[in-house]
Amino acid sequence: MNIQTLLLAKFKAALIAIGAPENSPAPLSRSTRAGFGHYQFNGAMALSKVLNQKPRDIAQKLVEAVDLKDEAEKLEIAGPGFINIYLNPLWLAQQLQVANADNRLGIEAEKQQTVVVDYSAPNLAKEMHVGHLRSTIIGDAVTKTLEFLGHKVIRQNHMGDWGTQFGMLITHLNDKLAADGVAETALSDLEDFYRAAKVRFDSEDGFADRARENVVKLQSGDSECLSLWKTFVSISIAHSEQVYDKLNVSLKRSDIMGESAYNKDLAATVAELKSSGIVVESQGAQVAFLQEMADKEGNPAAYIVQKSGGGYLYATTDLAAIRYRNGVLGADRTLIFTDVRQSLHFKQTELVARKAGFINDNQSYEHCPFGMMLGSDGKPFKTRTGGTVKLAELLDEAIERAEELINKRESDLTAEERKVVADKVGIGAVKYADLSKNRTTDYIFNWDSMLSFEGNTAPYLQYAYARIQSIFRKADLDIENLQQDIQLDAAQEQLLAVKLMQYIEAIEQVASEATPHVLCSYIYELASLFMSFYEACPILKEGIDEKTRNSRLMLALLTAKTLQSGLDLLGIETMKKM
RNA sequence: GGUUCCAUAGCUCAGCUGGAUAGAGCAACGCCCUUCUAAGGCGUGGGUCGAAGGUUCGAAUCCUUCUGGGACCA
Repeated sequence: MNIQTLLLAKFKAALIAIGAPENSPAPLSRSTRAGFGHYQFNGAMALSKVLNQKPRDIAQKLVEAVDLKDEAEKLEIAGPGFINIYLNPLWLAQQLQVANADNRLGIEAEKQQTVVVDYSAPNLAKEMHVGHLRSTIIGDAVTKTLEFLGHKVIRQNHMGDWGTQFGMLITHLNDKLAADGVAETALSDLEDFYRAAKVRFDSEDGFADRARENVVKLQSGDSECLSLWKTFVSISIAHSEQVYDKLNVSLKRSDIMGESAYNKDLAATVAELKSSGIVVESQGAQVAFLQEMADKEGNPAAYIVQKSGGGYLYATTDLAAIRYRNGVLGADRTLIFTDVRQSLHFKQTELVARKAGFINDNQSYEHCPFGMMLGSDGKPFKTRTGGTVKLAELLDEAIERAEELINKRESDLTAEERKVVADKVGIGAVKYADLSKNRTTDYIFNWDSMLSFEGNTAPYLQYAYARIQSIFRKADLDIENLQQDIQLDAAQEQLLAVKLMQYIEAIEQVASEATPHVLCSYIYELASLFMSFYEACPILKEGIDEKTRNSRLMLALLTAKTLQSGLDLLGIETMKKM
């Protein structure tokens, strides 16, 4: 049940009934202030000119025309013509019961779309570093949200598994193996391996030439080079999988569709662009000139799909990927999570792909950019010595820091239990700190604030969940099968109830805009409202009659389920005790 | 040079399809534990929404210009 959608439909009908034109704007939103009801309709003012009536008169007519006798307790006209909608607690209670009895929390599936989500995409030549964190966890949260809403989601991990650097890497690997090395051992630290290969490439006689030869051989399908490359890639993927596992991210090996997967399509892609005249030869290269993105003098932007030497570029691979995703996979939407610096590239890519008919008018191509992770000094996040921070090491540090904090607390948990809690709290903290910020801008990474149990953090939310579980343990009842009508008497109960019903509004926005921070805000507000409710409305204390107690337990149960569901969509684990 | 993004409380951030007195958290300062996990709650103070114009009944939100910062393309 989406209350906002329901109210909007009712108001649209009322607009027609009072003679407003079809498709009049119908701004209906959650109220901005407690005194303004739960929802407000603000369309009366704008209609004033169209209908040539006073806004308050229009509001009055709308209030009389709108059919909300079950849903609303009160409609009031305020200020210049705002209509404040106060929901009926009895109706709200019924909706909560429906949600509580449903294993999807009353969330209806959306009309199913096929959505391709391209995220994470590490470069296999090196280890994953902090730069991959945002794409990986934001993409995963959006992916899970889309799946929860009933969409067919196809994950595409567009790994960087191709390019000239692999010539250098497989040459170095070849020599290691020839010297009786074991591939797994040689590649136990990709960073070291890369550095060693680079040193040889730069300074060892003949190495660079061999590396270049091997690139050519690899590209022409030489079996020995291919075998070395496969070994390298496979071990590198295993490194990534360890990080995914630690991060609690849903990507699997079968989701990998690396750059190399499109090799065989590149020539055909360029040929098609040439034959349709979108791409022309210029100084030996194959170029699309984009008049749509011309500068002030009218010079079109140049978008190169094949270099003068015949080499291909990211652009070519991305276009081939579009052909595959939109043609073969049948994507209605494609979401691509990369950093904001690639915005221009994707804008141009979409333009070319649409001209070429690789994307049709019913298909969307959505670049979902994100900003950089910065240190406390506002500069790009680096190690003390200025190097890139390995993602695996960052996550280990998070767990260590969480463990330290947990060990400082009084607790009846065993040492092993505390380790498990530290793992979930540490990883959750890092993910939540990132997910809770607006995707598109840079954000400042800070250990202390993300690991705090106060404020809008993962630990606070995990604690809120654990606290509710503690109530259930103490209640010692079969909570899941408790049969009790919910009654919403106290103001805190009503506020919590309305918030619980708005879960769907939050996740629908996450799905449509690819912005998980909306869900974070929602969960935090929900947890805060629960805490207020819990302070004001005793559950298990003496003197609470059974009906009230059970009703409040039901509210707590739906809160716990909603918290868990929301955190699960964000890829953050909950625990019964902490 | 061209394009584009950003600027909101001391700090970190929401809010931006135009709506009522711009919201949270942290930090500061109070208050609440013999009472369901105080890892909590309640409250106080804190703002020329970078600047100036414009559109509008109404602008943090839309438009223009400017200032400062970042990024991308050349």
